[in-house]
Amino acid sequence: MAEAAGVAIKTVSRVLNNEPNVREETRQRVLAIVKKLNYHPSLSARSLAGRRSFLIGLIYENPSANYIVDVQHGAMARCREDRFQLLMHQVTGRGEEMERDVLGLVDQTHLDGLIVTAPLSESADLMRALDRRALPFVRVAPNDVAHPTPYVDMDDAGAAREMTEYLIGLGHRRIGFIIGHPDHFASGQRLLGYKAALAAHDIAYLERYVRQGFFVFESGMEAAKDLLSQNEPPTAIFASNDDMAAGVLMAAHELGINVPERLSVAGFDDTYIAKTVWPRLTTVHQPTYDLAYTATNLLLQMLQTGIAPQSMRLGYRLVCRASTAVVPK
Amino acid sequence: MAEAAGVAIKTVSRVLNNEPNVREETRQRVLAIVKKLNYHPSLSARSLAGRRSFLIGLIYENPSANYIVDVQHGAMARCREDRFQLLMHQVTGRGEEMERDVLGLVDQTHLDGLIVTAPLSESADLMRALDRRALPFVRVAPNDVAHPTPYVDMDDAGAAREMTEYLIGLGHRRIGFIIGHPDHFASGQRLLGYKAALAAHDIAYLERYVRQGFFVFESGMEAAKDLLSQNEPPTAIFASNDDMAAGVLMAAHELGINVPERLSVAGFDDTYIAKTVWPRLTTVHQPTYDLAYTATNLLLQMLQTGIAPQSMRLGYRLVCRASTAVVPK
DNA sequence: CTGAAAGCGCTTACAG
DNA sequence: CTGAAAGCGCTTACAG
Repeated sequence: MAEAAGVAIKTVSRVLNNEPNVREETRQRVLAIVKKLNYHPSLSARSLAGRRSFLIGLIYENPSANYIVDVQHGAMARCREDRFQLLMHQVTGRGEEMERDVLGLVDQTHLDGLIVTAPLSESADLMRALDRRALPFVRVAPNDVAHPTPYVDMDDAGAAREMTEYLIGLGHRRIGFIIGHPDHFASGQRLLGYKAALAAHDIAYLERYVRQGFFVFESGMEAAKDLLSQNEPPTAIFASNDDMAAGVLMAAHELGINVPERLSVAGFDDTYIAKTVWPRLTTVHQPTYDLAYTATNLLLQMLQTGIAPQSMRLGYRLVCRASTAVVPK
Repeated sequence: MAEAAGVAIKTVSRVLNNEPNVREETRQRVLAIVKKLNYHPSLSARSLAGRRSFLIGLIYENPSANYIVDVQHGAMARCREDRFQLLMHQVTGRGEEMERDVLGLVDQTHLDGLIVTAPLSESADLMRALDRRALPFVRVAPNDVAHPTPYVDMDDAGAAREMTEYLIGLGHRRIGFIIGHPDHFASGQRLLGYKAALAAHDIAYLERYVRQGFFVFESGMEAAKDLLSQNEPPTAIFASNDDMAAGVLMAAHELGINVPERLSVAGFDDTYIAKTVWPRLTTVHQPTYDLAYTATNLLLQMLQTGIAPQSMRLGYRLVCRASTAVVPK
């Protein structure tokens, strides 16, 4: 390759890495030969010599398929721009086993950086271990903001509060709430938003209208059946994600309760499922793709500059579809 | 590392690669130090010296999220067993642009092998280009079986025929069919199965009961509205995948047609969506995870032995849920 | 059964 | 602005 262009291998390296100090004419000549020969520098050789792998990892635990696919594509899109490759990694185990799994990945592949999704980002032990290895990482929301490393998130509490107020605005007073997985920081934030909205409208917070869910369909269905089986059941149910809200719809169908005529249902995330169930779900649009794209962007910036960029908060919006209506008389 | 164990670096290499000719005692000593020092050999150094990357690529075009996540996890699970890493890659463009995208990935990362999902596996040009690079690859079903490289698939035609016969068994005679994306070989196979079942039961194949879809929700919904708006509408609709079947349910809901009382609906794939819509979908269970796991297994075998293993066909099964019933009087 | 030498294809650090 | 030398951490091919 270098011989074909009549330059030293070092010059080719300079051109391909966009380094300065190459005459424009030389650059063009090299570029032409590169194209002609369809030359691609070897990733492994670059990695070994340059002590960087051009590999970014994205670790996740057990999220809903529609959510993780959005995350994946957002991160991939940003990686592609800088010719980085993205390594998706589903962690196994919990606690120490999870840590060993992640660190094994890091050590073996010599990742340049890591994107950590919730709730993995809430393991203080893992964060500490990553710090110890001096591995740059960015957390993708929603998660705990206490750690000093950069993150991208949205205002979960604010969004949940807005959704709850939207339901209150429709005249609902008995509003059920299904909490997300207890391991997720966001679950607590969304619950907080729900409570804040009630308080702001002088509606008492009643435990009997609140159930613990686990971010999965079945848990939403179970919780809804439980909520709806009591005297004075809620006239609206707000589930902490779309999968659980879809479960609420399923429960309503099975119980013969019409949505939204007799029961309003709201979700959170605005994943694919929200548009495919009937009636279509009113939900909070979480900019999942953008969150991942932005997180990757911050990570890449950090790798280039060596300094940690500012964390970012992205916007959300309510999406009102067919699963909510004014409270029945 | 080698010094700590008091052996040559080559011996460590032998132990870690499970090569023969190491005394058991030596092996144990090295293993102990490896564990103690938490030593992980550098992937890039191994790749450079050994001319292999321990990286497998999985390319896909634009499948439904639930499908690709199953594929991804199946392939990941098998990779993990042999300490290979999986690089997911969504191709951009079509035709020549798609080819350049894939070959760029291959050349840059020096993948050891590739898993090709449909409909990419149907591009003769791409297959030829991969062959020219002597890159081992396996195709994950469903796809065209003409090419000599190994693949894993299921009997799409047989499954579609069985499902159609199930509907016929329920008394349906006017059975609508929504074809899958025209780029997918499997789409034609499923149509063939539908036709075969009709023929076997002396039911005329009528074009007015057949519509072209594209494997996405909206296309199923549009097709169903069209099918149901005619005189003597079908009493059952069989969609070539679950996403489209969910679209059929949505259309039925919007038209006020009760499922399954007045209309039976069947899907194909048995992805997550089949269990979350109401009523739950009767569908063909496609062993997506196993298909991907098995494809990866064949690829890894091929890498080790250098010879192409036998292709495999995996089983399917009908899953009868709540969206189908006997024909209305 | 074990090891010393050469080399994989780049980048780093330096010289000119 | 350009290049020659050294070296990244392993594996290959060979010798003993």
